[in-house]
Amino acid sequence: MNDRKLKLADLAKLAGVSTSTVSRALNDNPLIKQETRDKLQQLAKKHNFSLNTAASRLRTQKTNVVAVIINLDGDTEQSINDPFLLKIVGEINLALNKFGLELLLSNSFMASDDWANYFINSRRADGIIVVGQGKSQANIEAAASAGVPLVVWGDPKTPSSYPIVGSDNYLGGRIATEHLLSNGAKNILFLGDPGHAEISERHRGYLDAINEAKATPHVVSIDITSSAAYKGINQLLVEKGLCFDGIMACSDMVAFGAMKALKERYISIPNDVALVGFDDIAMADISHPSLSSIKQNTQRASVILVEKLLAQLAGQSVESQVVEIELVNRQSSQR
Amino acid sequence: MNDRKLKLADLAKLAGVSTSTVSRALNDNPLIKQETRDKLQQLAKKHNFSLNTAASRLRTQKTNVVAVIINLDGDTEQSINDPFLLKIVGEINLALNKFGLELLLSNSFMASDDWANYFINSRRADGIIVVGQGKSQANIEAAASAGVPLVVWGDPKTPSSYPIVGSDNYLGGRIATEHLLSNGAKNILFLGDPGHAEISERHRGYLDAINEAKATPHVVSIDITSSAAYKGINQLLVEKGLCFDGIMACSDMVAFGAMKALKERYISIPNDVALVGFDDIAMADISHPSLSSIKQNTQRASVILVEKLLAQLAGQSVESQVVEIELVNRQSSQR
DNA sequence: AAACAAATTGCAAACGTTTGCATAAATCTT
DNA sequence: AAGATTTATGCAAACGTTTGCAATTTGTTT
Repeated sequence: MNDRKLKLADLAKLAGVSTSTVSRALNDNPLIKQETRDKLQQLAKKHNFSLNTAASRLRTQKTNVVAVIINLDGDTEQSINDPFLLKIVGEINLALNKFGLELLLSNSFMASDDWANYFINSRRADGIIVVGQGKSQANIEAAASAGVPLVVWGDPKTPSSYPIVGSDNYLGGRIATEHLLSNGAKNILFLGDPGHAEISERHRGYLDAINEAKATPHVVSIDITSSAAYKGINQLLVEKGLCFDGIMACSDMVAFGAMKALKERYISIPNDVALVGFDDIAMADISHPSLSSIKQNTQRASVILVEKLLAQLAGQSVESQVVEIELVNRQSSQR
Repeated sequence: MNDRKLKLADLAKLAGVSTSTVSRALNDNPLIKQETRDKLQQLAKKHNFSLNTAASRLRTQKTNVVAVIINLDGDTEQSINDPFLLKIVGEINLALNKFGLELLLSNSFMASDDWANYFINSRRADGIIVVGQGKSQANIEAAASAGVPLVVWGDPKTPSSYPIVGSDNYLGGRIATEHLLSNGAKNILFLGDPGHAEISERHRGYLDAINEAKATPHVVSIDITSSAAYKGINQLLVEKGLCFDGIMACSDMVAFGAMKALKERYISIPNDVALVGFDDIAMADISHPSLSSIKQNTQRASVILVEKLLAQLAGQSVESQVVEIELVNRQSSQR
């Protein structure tokens, strides 16, 4: 900060024009002669000029900022460190930047629960992207009905007054289960928490696949963390022995928890128990055995999220959308 | 958004006082009588009032926003999805919120390389937290010497004109190596990229421990990703066979890459090769065998980062600081 | 060359806060 | 009870942009 910050008026004086002209020139407004525009833009660059966004936002009533809220349930151990959630945030960041928007990061216990007020009325952001539906959609519902431009990463099939973008969880659950079945598994566990919006869809897919195969469903309901999965499988093995030969886990982290419990008891994966996860996090490819998983196209989803948010800001009404999923076939389910 | 946004003047009219009074009351300014303050604050709450931050920022020249920049090298594959980097961001977010600050997330290829201008002169943020030194400190140096309030997560021992907070990487490397030695390993590989600031310190620690034990150092220099580690170890095994019995990996993700290569060849961990990672990410506890690792105290570091940034904003000069590390002893190194 | 249209630029008023200073009301002094 | 303090409020000017409108310059038409 060599000297005091340059403002539009200073540039104007330097160039011998009015501030309006400089403002328009820097915004590439065709009202200004091309020649003057070029000259002023160069001058700005030369002096390292940059607009005061506070002033600009005040005047235009636009921020070009999007708030991203990581929406965790109060009663889960699933933490803000969950690799998948953070991966999504990373992707959304990229997508936003592509559209010239900035990302204000928040977790769900920020200031108040009143998102409309905290983010929008206060002109902190133009819109909100919520990552994760959680178990309760009350906060989201409230914000949406207050007219806040809002999109959600979650399960698109959930009926809602706001657009939800997410994977076809039902299909994911179904494909994963069918894959296990076709690899010869007969007794397949569902490992996860069917109370959770997205996971309940995966569970439905699982059930349908199981029923069609005339097999018996068996749900181990746990909090969606690796340690809960580890404990859950361990306990099951202690109490009932190896009463299953396949696991469809509701996330990769959960799958790894299960994998650990199995390995510790020298139960072979995939020979004794075939395993499929969900999310396809980086670790899935590196674990041994590598973990078959349902890959969510987070990159594409992020772009769609941003596009839908922009559409809302432009006054259009938008709908929920499913992004395709894909089974990544690795060792843990192969036999 | 039922009706038009309430502003300070509207509240004032409702209460029959001036805007100055409302402004002061909401900021808990003792100039205003306690009674009036209470009354106005209640009124504000009742009407869901919230300040226009744009106006406020323009007037006060403060934003209460901190930009967090994930500073990746251009030439590494280490991605924005690296669990450890994102973990740190999560922790920083928590720490910032604790101090009433907000977090503007950016990656290093934002708008321009001129951070001083882009973030500070434009009044987007009051200060910057840089996560990761990367190989080149040019950007950071430039911003710091422009007088930008700035703190860096990195290696605190790097000489610098700006404060760096980070783990005692030298000690970490040393402790990890000594631990491997004391578990009977004789030929210990260092797996990582010694060109990288933080990792070079870990490497120094490794070297000193090796030399003191009169053992022979052996560095496998790779990009700091799991897949590079996997390939690196694989290649080494192909070319020279099992010429080592311990690995000190520069990160957990790298350790997992190595682990996979070893497991695929039925090399036992820890019996044939003992392994220690760095970062103690969630997965370290869940892998099988579980991964011994040097745990960085990211939570404490985050708080310190924020405190130091605030101190700078208050005009104080601050210094780099080391946060303690800890060896988490798990199966991968135990024999 | 006058009258008109089109292309450029400038003027000045917002946007909604905060805050130094002046004022008004309440309390204290003597 | 009138001045001197202290306490509580209001006035009005900033903060740095953007933008409708007016004004000027330039080019075109008759």
